[in-house]
Amino acid sequence: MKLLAIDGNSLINRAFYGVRMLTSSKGVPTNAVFGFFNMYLRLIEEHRPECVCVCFDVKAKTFRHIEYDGYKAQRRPMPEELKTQMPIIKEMLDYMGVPRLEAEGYEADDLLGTLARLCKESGMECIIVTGDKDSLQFIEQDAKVALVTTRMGNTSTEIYDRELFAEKYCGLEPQKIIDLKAIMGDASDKIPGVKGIGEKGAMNLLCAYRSLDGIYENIDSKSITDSTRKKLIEGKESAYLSYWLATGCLEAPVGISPDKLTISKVDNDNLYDLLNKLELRSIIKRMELTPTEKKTESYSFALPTVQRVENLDNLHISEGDTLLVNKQFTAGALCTDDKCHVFSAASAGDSFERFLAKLGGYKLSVHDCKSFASSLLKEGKTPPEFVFDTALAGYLLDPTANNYSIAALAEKYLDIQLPEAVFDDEDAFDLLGGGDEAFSALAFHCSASHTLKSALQNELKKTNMESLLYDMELPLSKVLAQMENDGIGIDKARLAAFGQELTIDIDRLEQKIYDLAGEQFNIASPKQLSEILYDKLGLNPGKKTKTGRTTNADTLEKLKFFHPVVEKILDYRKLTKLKSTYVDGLIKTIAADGRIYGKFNQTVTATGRLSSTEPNLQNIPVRRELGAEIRKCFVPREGWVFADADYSQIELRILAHIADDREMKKAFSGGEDIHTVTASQVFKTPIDEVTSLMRSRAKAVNFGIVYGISGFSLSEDIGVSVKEAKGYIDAYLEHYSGVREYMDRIKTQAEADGFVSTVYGRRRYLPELKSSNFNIRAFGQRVALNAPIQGTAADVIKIAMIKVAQRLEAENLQARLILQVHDELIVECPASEQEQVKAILQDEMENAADLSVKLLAEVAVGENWYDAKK
DNA sequence: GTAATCACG
DNA sequence: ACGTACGTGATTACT
Repeated sequence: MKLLAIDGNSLINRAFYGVRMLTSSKGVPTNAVFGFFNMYLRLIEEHRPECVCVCFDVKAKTFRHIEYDGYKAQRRPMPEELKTQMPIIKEMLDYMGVPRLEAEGYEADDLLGTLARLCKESGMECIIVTGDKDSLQFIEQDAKVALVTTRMGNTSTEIYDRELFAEKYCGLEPQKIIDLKAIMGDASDKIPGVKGIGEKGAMNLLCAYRSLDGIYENIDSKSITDSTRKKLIEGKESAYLSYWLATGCLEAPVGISPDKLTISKVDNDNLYDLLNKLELRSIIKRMELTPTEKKTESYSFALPTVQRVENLDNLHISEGDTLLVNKQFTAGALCTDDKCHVFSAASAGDSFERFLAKLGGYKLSVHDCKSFASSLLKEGKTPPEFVFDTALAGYLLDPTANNYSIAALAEKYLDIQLPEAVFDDEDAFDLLGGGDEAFSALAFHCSASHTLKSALQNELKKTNMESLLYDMELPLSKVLAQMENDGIGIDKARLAAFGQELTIDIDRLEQKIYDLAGEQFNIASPKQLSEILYDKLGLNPGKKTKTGRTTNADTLEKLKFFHPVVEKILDYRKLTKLKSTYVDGLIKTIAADGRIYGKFNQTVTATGRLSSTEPNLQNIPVRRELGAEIRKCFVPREGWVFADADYSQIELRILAHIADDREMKKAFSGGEDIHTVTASQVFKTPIDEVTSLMRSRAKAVNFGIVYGISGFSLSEDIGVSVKEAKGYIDAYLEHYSGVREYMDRIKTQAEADGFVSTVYGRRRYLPELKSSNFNIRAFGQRVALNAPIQGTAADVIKIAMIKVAQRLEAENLQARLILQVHDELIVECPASEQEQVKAILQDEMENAADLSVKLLAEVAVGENWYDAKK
């Protein structure tokens, strides 16, 4: 018989600090739960014990509570996020049938010692699992101790028996761990020890004199230094007190014999519900739990009668119905409040096209209207009008969630579980076959989307975000679908030729680097590169990454004067980046017709911006000379041109508006260069004496302010001392006092509300502000500052996009909006339309928002993307 | 799958 | 004393 006795408090602590912060979507912290149970399950698999027991501390009301001189008995209070997880873990253990023990006035350690003794007496094997070295003393009771250590987020265990203990502790007996603690103390356990002597010193003494008594008996020995002797004499009382404190109890009232600590049956339903609520799906999977019955019922609750549409002529559609179509366009579901019609082209012996045609003219609700509209446009069909979109609504309600699938939203807002969306899977979707799992999934999901519409509408109303959905995101979807469908032209031959040039330069650089380094290695491997630079060539990076020494561009830039290879490496990096990401990468995405059809994602960013994928068209190089070559490869159709319009300083203008800063607004209304004005103020210099260095530093301050700057980061960025950087910030805030007030105000408000908003009411929730972790809290504050600014800019350009698209259509132009890069819009149009298009872009962008600061758009036209950005 | 790096606003 | 600027996505190396 084997007992696994686990120190609950110790392991949970390790899990909490070792696992990055996790919360459920409702904000319940779960990292300790996650970490603890992963550890627990691994231990069980590894040791396969017949008996298990998890022990917990229970604070005494008075027992063992003592005060003594010279030592403040303070243990850091348990962080709130950990406190809330303790009862959850205990509840889970109960559902898992795992015995747990606690006794008032006893620590887990005492219970472990007692269990070890009982095991010894009844001839059972005992393995103690803990992160606390204190428990090593119980090896004396023939227990083995699995000591858990966390290093770099990875936990490992080492099993101590008498042999290993002797090896690690110079042949001492296990109980001498108490003597060790008595001298070195233990801050986390309120054990004072001898002041001034740590682990190293204590070990030296014990190795020489074998015990606490032994040390004091030999206190006059020559091999003890005077200073150590002094510390020992002064700390004698404290040492013996500590000895008593560190002595684990072997007589705690456990009230059960160890062989009775067997695991009972898992309560699947309760455990599933709890884990499901916490969104710890990996544990559900690992424990092979099955969804509870109740859940199956709860989604049938949302499911109205399903009717198969055998004859399309009998399908009656009304406004506000919810539509859901599979990816392959072979089946669709249409839900009203009480019915769900399901149509399958194959089984109805009809065409899916006729089904879609019937939808035309009706205002429908869908989930992810952009992808639906995009697919239709691709087939040359006109999408119906959509009046609601559950994905967009879900995004507005919580832009930091990472999943807006119908299933995820239904879970969050309706508290119902849906099976996986199998209807988009080609194999699973076989409506003609007997089992129509995909068929019913389609109906369930459509019905859930329909129910979600009411729930989300309600939430949007409560949060004042209805207009954002109806007047911004929904109309924008249509524009984005059109942009995705039009794509952008690219000069493949020119791009490929540029790639060839790059290859030549890269090969040359590679050889040069090998020559200079004296050996061949993989330059793209940060690991190998740091060995070459920092070990072989003796350079010093100064900074580290989590796993090694950094080789990033900033660091190499500083090192390039010390060795000629560094500059070559920087060049090599620039060229390989261009080649792999922008030449080879882009070429891979060119469609048969020579155009690139990227995606614009509307539900990704936390601030309301768009994102671009497959390929990312929002990070095409422009800043460097060589990078510009890439932009020159983006070209309009024959006889057409690009019209490119760029907002000038939109974020700073928005900051001036939101902060209502008199000075900043004045600078903008005077049409002055904001960075020069700022430089003039920060450096107390007349405008016409501002140097380019001053301007570039002021520019960094302006950017930094928008991001929630710190003196340290600014100093890193512009290469001045932290003190100097702080001086700049102070001077800045002194002059732009409205900005200072805004920074204070927004933080207070964010803390009170739990969220911040853009000018248009788009929200971002900030649970980070409640964190007990300083860094996370500080991050929350920077976000509180930045999100309204970045988010408002995102809102403004979204409005501009809708208006531009409308104008182009209303004025019967062939021109099409084809790209958006956060503060920039690119339109492709026949050369003959360019003047009209320029006027429209400028007009609609500058008048998209009515702020207290004028918005400025700079428009230019060109034969390729590079030339169109003057 | 994660980390490091670097491209953009 | 803390640890150090906001928002993205693609590629490569490596576990």
